[in-house]
Amino acid sequence: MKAEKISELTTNRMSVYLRCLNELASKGEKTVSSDRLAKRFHLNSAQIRKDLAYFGEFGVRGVGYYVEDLRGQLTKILGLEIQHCVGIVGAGRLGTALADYYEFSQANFTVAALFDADEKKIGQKVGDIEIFDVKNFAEIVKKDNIEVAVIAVPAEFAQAVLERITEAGIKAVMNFAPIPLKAAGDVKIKTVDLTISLESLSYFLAQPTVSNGKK
Amino acid sequence: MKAEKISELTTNRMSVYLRCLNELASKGEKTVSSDRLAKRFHLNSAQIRKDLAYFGEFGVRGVGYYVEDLRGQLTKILGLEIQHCVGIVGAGRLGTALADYYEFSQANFTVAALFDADEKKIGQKVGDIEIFDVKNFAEIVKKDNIEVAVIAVPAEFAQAVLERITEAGIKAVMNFAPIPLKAAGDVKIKTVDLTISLESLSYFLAQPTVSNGKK
DNA sequence: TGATGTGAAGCGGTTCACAGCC
DNA sequence: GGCTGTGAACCGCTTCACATCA
Repeated sequence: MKAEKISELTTNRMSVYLRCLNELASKGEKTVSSDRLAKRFHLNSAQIRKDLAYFGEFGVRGVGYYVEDLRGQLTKILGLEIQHCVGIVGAGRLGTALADYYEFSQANFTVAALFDADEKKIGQKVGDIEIFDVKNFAEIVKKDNIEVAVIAVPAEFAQAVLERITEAGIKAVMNFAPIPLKAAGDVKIKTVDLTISLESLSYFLAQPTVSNGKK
Repeated sequence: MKAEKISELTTNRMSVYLRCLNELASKGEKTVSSDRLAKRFHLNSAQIRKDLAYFGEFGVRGVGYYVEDLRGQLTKILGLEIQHCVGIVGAGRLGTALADYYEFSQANFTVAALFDADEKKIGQKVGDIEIFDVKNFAEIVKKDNIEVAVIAVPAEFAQAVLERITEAGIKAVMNFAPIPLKAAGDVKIKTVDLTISLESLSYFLAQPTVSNGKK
């Protein structure tokens, strides 16, 4: 256990480990070694140990890790024992799709509200979730205790939306607009850029040698 | 220009550069130096030059890069001068949202077909796009010349879907299911794992010191 | 002069290998 | 004996700094 800076790559993997443990737990496994975990889920055992060691000494030498125990630890580290409320800005196809996206609830996130600027959409519902005027964003954030905002608006509006979100005191943002956003230092933004992923696939297809992915 | 292995990080940035150039072109800029490009879009100028140099000598010393010229080069490198057909497997909320996702057309991708296993959905349409029985995947891939598959099914079906896709000869896959998939070496998979992104935000929120993002 | 293209240095993350403990 | 936790080696990407050229 060190008081070092923990890289985002590590925390991303923590999330993966938790998923693996959930699967093992559902199969009734009591303990697991970093080696078995690595073999089973195509990970590297040294990396698993190193990642976990950033947060504490969870293992038992000669035995491995207790599945339920480690599961609890990871859940706590990732802050997943607490329910988080989410507000989605942009009630287009993507925003509404995310509104009842299964994975949100999996990860203890609840979508509390949708926001849009389009008069026609305001007041409508997607499932149980109402669409509000984005002008009232700050107000509803306070009322519903929203901690996470999702930006699902076209690229040209994304920066303005981010500023509104920031003013409302939101510190965690998931951005689907394909542009880099400028944010205050204490605001965490995760951008999911589908355009980059697509163009990366396109590049791959354009390569003459689509032969050897190897090992 | 070197015959080296080009990393995915580089190709991802190529996609970003193209976007920047599109913006400059739309503003009527004729030339741009790596330095101005970097300043404007918060990039590193040395990295821009190095990335571009993997693919050729596109710049002019003392001048910079010709915007239109470089735009053309990047478009060609990324294979974006050719239209690509996409098939989306899973006609749930996410799949249908992606079906008319604006960014697809932006990047020269056309969604040719949706696929699902649910009898009730088969035969229906989302916009212009028909939903087919996933059993007929291979057939329709051939007919419509589909090159890219999107996996938008629940995690437990994703691996099976991938195998079906692979058998049909698809080499480029975008996966939204939150599990690591095992693929043949010559198949390129881009996984967009929203659960990891969410849990990473959750971790951030759980940190006691949400103070100093710095620099 | 001004900006590219690139070898070299720097840095962060991954993997190795083993001492230490159950 | 088996497996963790971790210093050290390794590796690849980023950044620097400058020779090179229009």
